[in-house]
Amino acid sequence: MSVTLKDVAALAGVSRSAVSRTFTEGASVSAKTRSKVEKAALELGYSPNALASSLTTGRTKLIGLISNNFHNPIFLEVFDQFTRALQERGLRPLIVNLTDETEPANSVRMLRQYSVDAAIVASSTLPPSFAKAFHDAGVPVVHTFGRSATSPEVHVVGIDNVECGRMAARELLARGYRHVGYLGGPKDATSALDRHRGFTEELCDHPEINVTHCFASAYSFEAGRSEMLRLLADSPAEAYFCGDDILSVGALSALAEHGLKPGKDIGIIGLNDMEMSRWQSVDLTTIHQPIKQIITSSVDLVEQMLKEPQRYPEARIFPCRVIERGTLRPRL
Amino acid sequence: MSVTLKDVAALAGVSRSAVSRTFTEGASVSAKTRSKVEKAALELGYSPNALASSLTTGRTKLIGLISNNFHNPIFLEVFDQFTRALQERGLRPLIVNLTDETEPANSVRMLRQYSVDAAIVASSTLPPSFAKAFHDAGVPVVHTFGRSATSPEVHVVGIDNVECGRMAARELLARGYRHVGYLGGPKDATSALDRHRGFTEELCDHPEINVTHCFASAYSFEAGRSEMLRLLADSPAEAYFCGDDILSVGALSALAEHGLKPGKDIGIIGLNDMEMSRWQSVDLTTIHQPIKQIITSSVDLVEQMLKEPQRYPEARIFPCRVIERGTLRPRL
DNA sequence: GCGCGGATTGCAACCGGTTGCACCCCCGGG
DNA sequence: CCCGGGGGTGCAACCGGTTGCAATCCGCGC
Repeated sequence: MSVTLKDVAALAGVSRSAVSRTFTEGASVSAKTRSKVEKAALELGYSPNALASSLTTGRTKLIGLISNNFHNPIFLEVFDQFTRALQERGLRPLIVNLTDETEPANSVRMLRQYSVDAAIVASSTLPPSFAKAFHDAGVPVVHTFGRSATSPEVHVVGIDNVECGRMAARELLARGYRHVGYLGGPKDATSALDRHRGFTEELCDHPEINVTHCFASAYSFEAGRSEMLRLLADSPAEAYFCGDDILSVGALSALAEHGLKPGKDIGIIGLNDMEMSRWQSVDLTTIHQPIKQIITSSVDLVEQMLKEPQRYPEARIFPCRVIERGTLRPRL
Repeated sequence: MSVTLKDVAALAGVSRSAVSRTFTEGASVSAKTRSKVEKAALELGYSPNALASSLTTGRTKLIGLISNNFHNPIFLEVFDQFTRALQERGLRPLIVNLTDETEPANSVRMLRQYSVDAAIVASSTLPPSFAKAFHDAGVPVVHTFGRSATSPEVHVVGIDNVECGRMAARELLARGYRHVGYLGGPKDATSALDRHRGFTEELCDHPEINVTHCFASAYSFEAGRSEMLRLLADSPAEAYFCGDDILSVGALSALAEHGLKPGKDIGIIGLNDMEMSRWQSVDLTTIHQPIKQIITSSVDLVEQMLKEPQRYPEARIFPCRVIERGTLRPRL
């Protein structure tokens, strides 16, 4: 069926080693041999079997990409960036869709069976222990969008969610809101908890401010919308920090259904700055998370780990900033 | 480093073959041997190397998933469905992000290097020749969302785009629009061309109707928006068939910016029925494409091809239907 | 013309499994 | 008690490459 090393060797009249060497970077082959081999390879349409070579080299260039955010539009951007960044470096993403799972055991086993060189956990909801399971199984791992503070054993690339919560709180204060609310993601999502913590901590110093909070059932449009509908039914706050842009968009829909104008009747500030937030019909004031930098950095880190698997774990935290659009009233 | 067959064999006191057999379905092993092996395997945390075994079995369970639609929100749904459907069947998606490429050569080579068992081309814009390149290279392939009529050599699963164009035209006629337009995807996308063809063919029989058409630069929000802005600047039609929901959403934004009410001032009908189209703030009348069925069917087909690689090619076409929402005026 | 050393090359073992085949063991029937 | 046969087992070859090592080649200086 497929053409192998041996076929090329036979046609070129050299040993199998010679063929192997012409296809491996930096091996010692004379120009003459190389050209004979290349000619034969071209003629037969040969290209080396990456899996077979992985057996001896121990490197597959396969990178496990594990996520559970398949319902948040931001993931489309994340996904595009990851696949491109990996491809550019000659690495191949092997996807794991975690949607209904939170136990790492299956993914770990599966990715080990495929001998991935490393794994990337791309999720803001999974706990540090999830990524650690890969580490413990000997799979180099980066947790992108992970919780930073408490993960000394695993590389984390992302943002400081607590600080983002603070930032949102300061922003609402600066605009003179007196009754503010947090509309977060699911209660078991680390990002939802951390953002909540920052938000409430910052407001502790302001006893005059009335603070409420609630958690949506998921990072999704419907969850944001239905949660906001619930809030609107019973004396809502003046402004909300939504833990994610997709929740914000859901909340905005709820406002519209009640005939309320965002920014005027009720303030909304999101987090992520996904593409859709820029759309004129959405025009969401939000905290920008530098997705592209985070992903590039994550893939860089993965690449480094390939050379140095035992690399000392680090947290790479990127600053966020508020993007002013139309869903908060002006600063005082 | 990692534990191998040999280690387990040694601990269990049996031959390597025995271990291999206890891990392969339907091999002949006595209960006693099996239990000894399982105990040893558990103790060592052994799990077989899928890549090594692929060398002799010729099966990797790796499926190449190739796409270029990373900027259309519908792809999030597509992607979720594909990865889940594959996982459920024990297959592993190896992603190729084609974004800036239209030549199959690189993807084919790469996927062959990784010995994928099959490839899925998930794109409504790539020509049949793209998928055929995989077929010609001996890689079983399914073109999902591909052009149906002209691809006798490759499996295609999707919809009849020409018929969808017709359907859109009939829908606009039924609502009494006299001046209608087609706002399609990129001119080189097969789906844009086919939908255009159906749309104009259907209207040929109605010389009293004024028909215009244009093609956006991409299937994206911005492309739809800017194209509609251009149209609005110069005597627009009464209603448009947008070749994709994301174009529709962009077009809707343009309408809003001009203070025009969709369904009242200008009609819009899309295609796809993506989740966002259901949002109250979008409320897009559109042609529903049965994404889930298409994907399930595609993966079924892939699975069949694993058993029967030379299977005679077929086109699986799923019917679409109009979903009435708020962006067209009522039927007469 | 000869010797030397670095560059090339082929051999053979190995990576982690799978599998055809021969052999062994055990049981039941004659 | 002997024989036949089927299931279970291990040996060894093989899947498609890689790589350490020893042998060979070649050009150059003396």
